[in-house]
Amino acid sequence: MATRQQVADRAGVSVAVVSYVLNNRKLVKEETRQKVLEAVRELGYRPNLVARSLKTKKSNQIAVLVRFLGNPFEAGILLAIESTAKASGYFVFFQTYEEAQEEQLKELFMGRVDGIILLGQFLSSETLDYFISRGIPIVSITRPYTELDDRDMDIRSQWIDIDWHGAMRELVQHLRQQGHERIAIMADSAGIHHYEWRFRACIKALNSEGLRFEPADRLNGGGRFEQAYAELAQRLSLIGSVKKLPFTALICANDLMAAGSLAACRDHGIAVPEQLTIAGCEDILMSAQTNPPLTVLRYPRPEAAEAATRHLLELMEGKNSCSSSTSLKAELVVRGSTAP
Amino acid sequence: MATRQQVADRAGVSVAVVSYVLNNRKLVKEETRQKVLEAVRELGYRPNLVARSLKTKKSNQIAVLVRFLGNPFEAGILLAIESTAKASGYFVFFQTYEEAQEEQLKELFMGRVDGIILLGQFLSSETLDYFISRGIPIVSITRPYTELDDRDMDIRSQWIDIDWHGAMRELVQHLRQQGHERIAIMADSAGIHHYEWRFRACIKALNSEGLRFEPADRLNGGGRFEQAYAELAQRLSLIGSVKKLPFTALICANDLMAAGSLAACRDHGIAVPEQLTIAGCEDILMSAQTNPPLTVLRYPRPEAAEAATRHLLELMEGKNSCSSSTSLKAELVVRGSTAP
DNA sequence: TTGTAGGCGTTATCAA
DNA sequence: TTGATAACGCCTACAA
Repeated sequence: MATRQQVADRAGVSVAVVSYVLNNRKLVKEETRQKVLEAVRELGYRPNLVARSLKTKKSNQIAVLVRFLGNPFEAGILLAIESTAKASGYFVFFQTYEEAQEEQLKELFMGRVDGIILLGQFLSSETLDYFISRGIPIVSITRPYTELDDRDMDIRSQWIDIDWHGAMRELVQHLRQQGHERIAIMADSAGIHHYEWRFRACIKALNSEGLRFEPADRLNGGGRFEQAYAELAQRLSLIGSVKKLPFTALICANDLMAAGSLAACRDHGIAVPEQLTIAGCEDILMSAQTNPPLTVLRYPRPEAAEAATRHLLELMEGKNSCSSSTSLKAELVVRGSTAP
Repeated sequence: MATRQQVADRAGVSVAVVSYVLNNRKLVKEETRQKVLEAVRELGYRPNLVARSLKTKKSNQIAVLVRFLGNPFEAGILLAIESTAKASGYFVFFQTYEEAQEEQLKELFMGRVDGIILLGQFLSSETLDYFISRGIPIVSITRPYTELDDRDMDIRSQWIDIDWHGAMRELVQHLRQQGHERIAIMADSAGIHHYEWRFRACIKALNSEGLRFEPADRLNGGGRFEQAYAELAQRLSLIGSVKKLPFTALICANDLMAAGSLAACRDHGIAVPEQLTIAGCEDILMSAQTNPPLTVLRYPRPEAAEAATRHLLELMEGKNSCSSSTSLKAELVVRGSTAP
């Protein structure tokens, strides 16, 4: 593997000159420049990025932390992150991450990462501080949820998310128009999760629209298709042959759970939307293809991903963009699962 | 950011000793060891991985090249790759990649990557040589397709894929049992793509089963939902009110295309499976949720991903595993789109 | 316009 | 058991 020294020798110049040429400094005589370029070509030389990183203290890599890549929602976002980052010469480095591995994270990222994007993830404020104080900014897609020090966290973490309250209001209004008065919500009740914001926004929206939320109407779908299926199936088998749920509509904090609920209804002979109306919150590709297709709030994924990445890049370049966190607007997409 | 030198100073030893402690060599006196560990803790020291890489010439990073991450098929595989790699202390570094960027690739991977996994991708044999000769092994998930020097490529590239002929035969047998005699195939005819293997295997299977394939029955769905929709929609609008396609069954080289075809049928009033029977080739989550649900060949994704990653790790560790390429078995999953 | 040399944080060899 | 010290490949003052 050719090194800079070899290129220099071959071109009959010093390593510095090779560097100058490769970094496009104009102070090199054209003739010398050509000699160097030729030597580079002949040797098939390429700079060693690791050595460069060591010197410049820039890795040109950004890490993306995802919990579960199997969710198409996240895959789509990843794509947009990557293309935005690549356009600025950065590499994306993704990692599925489970909570409580923050120490490991610090170890693994040491010197290797210039910035971090959280994708539906949560880091302790201590860890956030750790990275930020080392000049490694962090931006989150979806607002991280924490029960305790909301305000404290929000100072540190910069996030991009939907204006869930506005979006949920629109959805609830739509459901009311269809005559629904009692609406259930399915989220992920296991631990801290950003779906909690969607859940809360939904309750707030119900209240804004003059509806009450019954705590018993909170379902736990664990964010997954299978769990959602199991949860609703269980409720359905409880009510037995009566086929009458206490609620007539169900809002799911993500589309996979909505699809799982749909499947449970199908298998238990519950007609959607006639007997139960179901809506999701992301609009993944699958959601338009279920039977019936799902009404959803469409999460503007490319926009969110691009905004987050740009924001991160700015922070990495030391620009103190004043805007800390951003809310985007979701679009209500009405399909057969709520409107016959 | 603490360095090894600082730790050494604080502990009153030399950097070498710090290294010994950190790398768990037992030749250090226990007392000294404790001093060092304390200094490490106090300073919050963590080794700089970039510096380590420079010295050891190992990055502990593997790159995964994907074309389109939006396909759930690939997302699932990525997940399995990542967890297998992580278990061996490797980082996964994924990159969406379009052909004809091989030079850029070499640049970007220089010194930074120990191994490469191709996910439905294709690299020229020149590029393969480039990496392999530099000790960077390459393994492909899905067998790369090339029109010309099959044999030549196969020597260099190691791949994991389905035994498509066997799988297609099973599928065709199933379709015959349903009474189908004329079967169309949808693949991606734009350029070189691994779907071509599925396509060819399918034709071979048709022949094995005594059926003929009409060249006119090759559809081009471009590998995507939308394109598949458009392609079939066009055929359907051509036949107009007759509602009679020359073929009665359609095998799609991937599930997204099958789902797109399904959607086209729905929007054009074609009943599936009565008027047209449709099958896919991967079994992504969505495929069980369409209406009707799709019959598919299930690609054993976790197995394939794990096998590929393990193979790569072995190659990286210099083990010349004799097995070059592997074929896995796909399972036929019969659902409503072929069996009423 | 080009060359020299120090340093980035590790690892590892060789003495002490 | 420990300590110097030379790489690893690149960048960049500073000197020539």
